[in-house]
Amino acid sequence: MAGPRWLDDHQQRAWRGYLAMQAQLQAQLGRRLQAESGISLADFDVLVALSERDAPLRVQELADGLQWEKSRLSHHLARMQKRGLVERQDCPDDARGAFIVLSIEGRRAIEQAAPGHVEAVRALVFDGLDDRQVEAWAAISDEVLARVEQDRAKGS
Amino acid sequence: MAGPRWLDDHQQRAWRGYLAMQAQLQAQLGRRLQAESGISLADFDVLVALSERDAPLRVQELADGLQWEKSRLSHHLARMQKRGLVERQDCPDDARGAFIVLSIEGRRAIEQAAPGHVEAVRALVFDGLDDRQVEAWAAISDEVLARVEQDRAKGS
DNA sequence: TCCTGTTCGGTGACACGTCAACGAGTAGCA
DNA sequence: TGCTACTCGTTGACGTGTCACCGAACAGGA
Repeated sequence: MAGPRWLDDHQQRAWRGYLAMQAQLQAQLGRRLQAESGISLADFDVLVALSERDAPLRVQELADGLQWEKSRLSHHLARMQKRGLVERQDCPDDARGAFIVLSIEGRRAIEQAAPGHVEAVRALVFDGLDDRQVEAWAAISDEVLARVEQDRAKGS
Repeated sequence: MAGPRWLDDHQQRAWRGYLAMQAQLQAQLGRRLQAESGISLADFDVLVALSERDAPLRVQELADGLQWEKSRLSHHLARMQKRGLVERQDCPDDARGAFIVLSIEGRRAIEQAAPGHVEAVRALVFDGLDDRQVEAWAAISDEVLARVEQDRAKGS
C-alpha cells in the first residue's frame, strides 16, 4: 500500500454530512414508528416482507429477501412470535424447515403502521428533494452498493 | 390527515436503494475495521472525537459532539475503559463530572486504524463518484438532516 | 442556612445483532 | 445400506443501544 490517500475537503464534508444524516434519519423514523405503532423498523421490514408475499415463507427465503443473517432473523422471529406478530408452521417437504406466516395481529400491525411510516419518509426526505435529486440519490446508492458488494465478494 | 400520499416509482426506487446501500455500506465498513484493527465503528468515532480535541473531555461534551445519548456513551466508555482504550480522570471543578482521555493504547489504536478506514471509505464510496455527485450527495444529506432536526424539535 | 430544581454521569433491565457452534435432517454416492 | 458432506434453523455467549430511573452534586432564591 502506497500510503493512504486522504479525503479532500468536499469529500470530507459529504462524508460527515452523510453519516450525520443517516444516523439521525434512521433514529427519527424509528422513534416515530415506535411511538405511533409500537413496532421497530426491523419489525416493520419483516412484516412488509411477509405481507408482500402473502404465503408461508421459509426462514431462509425471508433472510435472503431482507438481506439479514439467518441467526439475526431467527432471534428476531422468536421475539416477534412471543409478541404475537408472526406464527410458525412446520414444513411437510423438509422436516428441518419452518414456515413463517403473519398472524392476524401482525397483519393488523403492518396495516396500521404503514401509512404513517410512508408519510414520515415523505415528509422527512422526499418533500425536500426535487426530481433531479431523487434520481441522483438513486444513482449514487446504486453505485456505492455495487462497490460494496464487489468488495464483500472479493474479501470473503 | 387527508389519507397518506404514497411514494411514486422513482421515490420508491430511490428509497429502497438507499436503505440497501446504507445497511451494506455500514456493515462492510464495520467488518473491515474490525478485521484490520480490532475496533468497531462506534469505537472509531469515540477515538476520533477524543483525538481531535487533544485534551480531557467531559462526558457530556463528548456526547454532544458524537450526537449520542449520554447513557449509550456511558456504557460504551465503560467497555472501552475495560479494554484499555480510554481512561477517566476526575474533575476538580465539578465533583459530579468526569474527564475522558485517550490512553496510550487508544492513541495507538486510532492511529493504526485511521488510514485503512479512510482508504476503505474512499474505495467503497468516493472512487465511484464524480465531483458533481459528491456535491449532490452533500446537498441531499444537508437537506434531509435539516428536516429531521426540525421534525425532532417539533415532536418533542 | 435550607429548600427546590436541575444537571452530571452511571446503573439495571431488556431488546437487538453477531459469531461460533450445534443437532436434526437431507442428498449423493459407494 | 452405510458413509460423508451439506443445509436448515436454533442456541448461547457476548457486545451493543435504549429506556427509566437513581444518587450525588450543583445553583439559586427564601
